[in-house]
Amino acid sequence: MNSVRIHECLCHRTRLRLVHLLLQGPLYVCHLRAVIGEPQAKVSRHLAYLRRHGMVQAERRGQWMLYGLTEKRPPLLEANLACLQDCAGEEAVFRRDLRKLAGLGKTSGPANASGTPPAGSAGSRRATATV
Amino acid sequence: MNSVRIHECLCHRTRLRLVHLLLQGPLYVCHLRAVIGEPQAKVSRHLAYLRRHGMVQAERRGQWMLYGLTEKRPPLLEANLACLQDCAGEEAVFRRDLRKLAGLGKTSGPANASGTPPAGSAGSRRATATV
DNA sequence: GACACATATTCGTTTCGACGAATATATTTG
DNA sequence: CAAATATATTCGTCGAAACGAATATGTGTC
Repeated sequence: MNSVRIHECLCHRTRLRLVHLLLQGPLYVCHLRAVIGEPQAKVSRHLAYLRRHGMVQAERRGQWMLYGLTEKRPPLLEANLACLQDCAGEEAVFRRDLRKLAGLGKTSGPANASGTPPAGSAGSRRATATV
Repeated sequence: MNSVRIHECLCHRTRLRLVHLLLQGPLYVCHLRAVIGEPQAKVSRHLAYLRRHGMVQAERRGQWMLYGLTEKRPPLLEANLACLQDCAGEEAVFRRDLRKLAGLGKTSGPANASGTPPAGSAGSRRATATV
């Protein structure tokens, strides 16, 4: 995970939004998708890209996939994520995304019944991350 | 100059090295080239890319071109540059580049006579520019 | 003007990422 | 097992970036 790699992950709008959302903690794909609002294949492909590049890790939870930032973050990555976190307020997309994310939990949810993933940000689980 | 743009500038090894060097202050292309050690056309093209993307600005100084980071840096850019500055020590390339840059001034210099650009990092400067 | 130097640009090619559409895989439920 | 849901992957195409090689442009010197 070197600097070039990190910037490669962040040099695309969709990926940048995904990483920014994951700064809030691990999230299910369906939630990411709901916030990002892009076609399923697109979101999935970018998540795959981020995983290949070691930026995120994934874990299956029953029917759903839970994505979170890599747990092994060298100082380099940590610094860049902190920078993103700092800067996010400056751009409208990020603010919008956070609002949408907050407004989830209640309104969203796929065909529910028993069919809704645990909660907003993956139930308990290492809470709001270390960042 | 939004986040994506910034990361696009930094997602290539050569460009990242160039920007990192320019954090030290404005530099002549011949010096950048000497440090980077890549073919002339390659360095020139990446500088052009950075200029198109608003990351650097250029100014002719007689026979030479002086490149420096944009003087208009929104907070977003400033933050990312600070991050790069912080992180640079972590990677060998950057340390090497800085050492090479320091070792210039004396040893380097194109065919001299009257033919050497002002000094290591463009003389005193920091305001000499009209740009 | 002729030459030398510094730098930029063009050309043709190659590689790579992005995309929509379609399809495949895994999981849960009945 | 069949159907439904969530997500991943493949396919074909397209555009953009990267590159080396060659060439063009601008500047100083004689």
